[in-house]
Amino acid sequence: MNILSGMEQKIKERIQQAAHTAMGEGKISFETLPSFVLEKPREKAHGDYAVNLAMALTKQARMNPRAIAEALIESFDRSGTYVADMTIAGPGFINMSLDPAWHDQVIPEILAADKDYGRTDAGKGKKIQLEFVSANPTGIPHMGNARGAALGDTIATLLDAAGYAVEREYYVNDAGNQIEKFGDSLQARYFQALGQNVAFPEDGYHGEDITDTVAGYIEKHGDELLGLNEEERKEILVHYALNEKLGVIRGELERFGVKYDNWFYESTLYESGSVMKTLDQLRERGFIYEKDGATWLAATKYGEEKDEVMIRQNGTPTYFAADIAYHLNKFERGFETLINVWGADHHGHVGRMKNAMSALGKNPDSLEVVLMQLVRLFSGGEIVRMSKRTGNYIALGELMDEVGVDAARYFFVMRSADSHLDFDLDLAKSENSENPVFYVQYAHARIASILRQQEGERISANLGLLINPAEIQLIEKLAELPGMIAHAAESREPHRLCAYAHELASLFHSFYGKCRVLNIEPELSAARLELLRATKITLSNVLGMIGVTAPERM
RNA sequence: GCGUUUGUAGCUCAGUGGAUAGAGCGCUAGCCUCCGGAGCUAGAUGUCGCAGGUUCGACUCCUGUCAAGCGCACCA
Repeated sequence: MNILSGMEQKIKERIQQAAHTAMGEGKISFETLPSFVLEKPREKAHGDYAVNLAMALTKQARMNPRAIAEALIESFDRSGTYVADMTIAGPGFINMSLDPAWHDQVIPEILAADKDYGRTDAGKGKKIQLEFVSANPTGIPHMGNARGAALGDTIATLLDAAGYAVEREYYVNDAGNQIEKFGDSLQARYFQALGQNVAFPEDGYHGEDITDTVAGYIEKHGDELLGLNEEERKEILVHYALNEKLGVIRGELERFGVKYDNWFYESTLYESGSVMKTLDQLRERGFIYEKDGATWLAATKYGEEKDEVMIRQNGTPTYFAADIAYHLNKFERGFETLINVWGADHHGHVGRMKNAMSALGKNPDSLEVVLMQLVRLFSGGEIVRMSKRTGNYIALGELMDEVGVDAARYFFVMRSADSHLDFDLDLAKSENSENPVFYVQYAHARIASILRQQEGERISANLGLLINPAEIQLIEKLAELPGMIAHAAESREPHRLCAYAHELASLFHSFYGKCRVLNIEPELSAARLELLRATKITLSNVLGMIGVTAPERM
């Protein structure tokens, strides 16, 4: 257990104890202890912690909150808590100040844990699956996919650090309608490339990448497909193109720092009969009926506004049918929690899918969807539309070429998923101090530089010498990491990592301006060097979780 | 029309029901004989969209309303 988290937990327990003790002594009365918070007050003058239990108890105890606070303080057992002083403030806060002796434990804890500092076992090894990006393999990843990749990967990293057993999965939509269209498009480009004047399907994939793919195929295999029938020709072209596209997608995502544990192919759901089996399960539960030659899901039976088609008149299952089977399959693989990262344009799908899981007897709360708002691209002050159909979009690869992986990942993770993101390409292209990632990386490089210059052997340090306010603020921020990670993981809010990294870097830069490290009294220098080592480890760990490098030099 | 996300400083955005609402950029004024100035210090800037409600206490929760984004297919 981390020093800070352990201390906070103990104080909360003692507060609860104090309430029960005070009731036992007849000082206050209540039926059930209301929930309360132990928080760090914004104002340093209010101490290290504030507890609001006295105010939360006013109704049940029918007493002035300050009188309740007094009773709680009297009954509070301070032994082993580092609590040095307790005062009543404002409407009834109990403010606590701590014995600074706890600071001495922070740096040794970090140095001992090193790359593992920040990790906790809060998740108790629970199996969680994160599915993200899952871009159609008919194109290459765009900006929306990039945001999903950065967010999904960082949430997975957070959950891993918080002690969950995480699996990253990519759902490959290699079946269904869009693959048909894909085949039609490829075939048209194939004919065109070989000089035949054929019309291109209106709802086909107009992207130039399709033309390139076909050109590549012809280079290798010539015009040998002309003699085949349409079905065989399209199947060969689709197979070739999907392989190529998935290779590109996988490569670009890996370059972006994202590696998947599993690539799940939609087509396997059809081959294994899962789609039909899932429909059978729904039918047994009375949610399936036939109408107009199609098979319907009676979603209105469980409160939806309308029923959904599962199998079309032409006999092919809908995407929704396959997706229900896919999610059921995830549960069958033993995951207790499923998290999907979806673009806001799919938000209508969230309730439908949860209700469908519910209809199949699964707990809908075990399926979570992190909805991210769409990315709007700006260039020269104008919106750049991204559309696979017009082929006019900025690809992930292009983004990485222009702004670099570090800046791109930090930029996407920095903002909460539900903020509507305007991505200014001109701003992102300019590599200057406007980009906050440099600020954090600079702090790391600066520490590395000092540690490089440090001469002589590392002597054991007296950490009690670190009493400058700048040093104390830095130490206290360092101590927050494990709790921050656990909280960010629980709330699926990776942007907290960026906020923390920036705060930590800021405290370091401030410390640097106030406290010299080298060429001062050896004992103090040794203590500050330990502080720098701990800060460097912490910065490096946080940046690593975001997917950003922690450079030794810049 | 129904659903959903957003609305906080000039701009981009943080903000566990708590005390005097924050950061970056930009702006103003300082700081390099000294460990990396991609930095530091200080300052100015607010009807937390609007109106009600809940409560000891609301930027935060609820209702309504206005504005913007995104959905509401036998597309995925």
